Amino acid sequence: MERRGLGRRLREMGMTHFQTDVLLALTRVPRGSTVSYKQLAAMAGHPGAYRAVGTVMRKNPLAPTIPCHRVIKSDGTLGNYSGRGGARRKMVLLASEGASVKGR
DNA sequence: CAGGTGACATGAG
DNA sequence: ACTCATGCCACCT
Repeated sequence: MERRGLGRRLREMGMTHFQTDVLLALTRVPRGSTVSYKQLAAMAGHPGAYRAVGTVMRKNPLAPTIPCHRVIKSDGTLGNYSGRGGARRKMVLLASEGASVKGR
């Protein structure tokens, strides 16, 4: 997928630079892997903005292009998820990718 | 400009 | 191990 155009498209959607940065970093996450909000924030170049990362995800559940379900908490738990089924769906998706999830 | 909110993180009790 | 309280950053009203 053209991640380059994706970023520009997100900007066109009305997303700020921060939003685009985080979402782009998320697309860089390989399938079957999971990253914590803190990790993603650092990857996006905004270490410490893990709080804002969550805010971004919550506002962008309408982007099937972005694997938002791969973002979990630092404790290894799922955390929350906006979308059909909520955290339930998130757990199933991660299990489908072969990612180990705590809690069950 | 100020206040409130939230898919979090960390520490203390 | 669990719950409560505080800190953090970006966004919205």
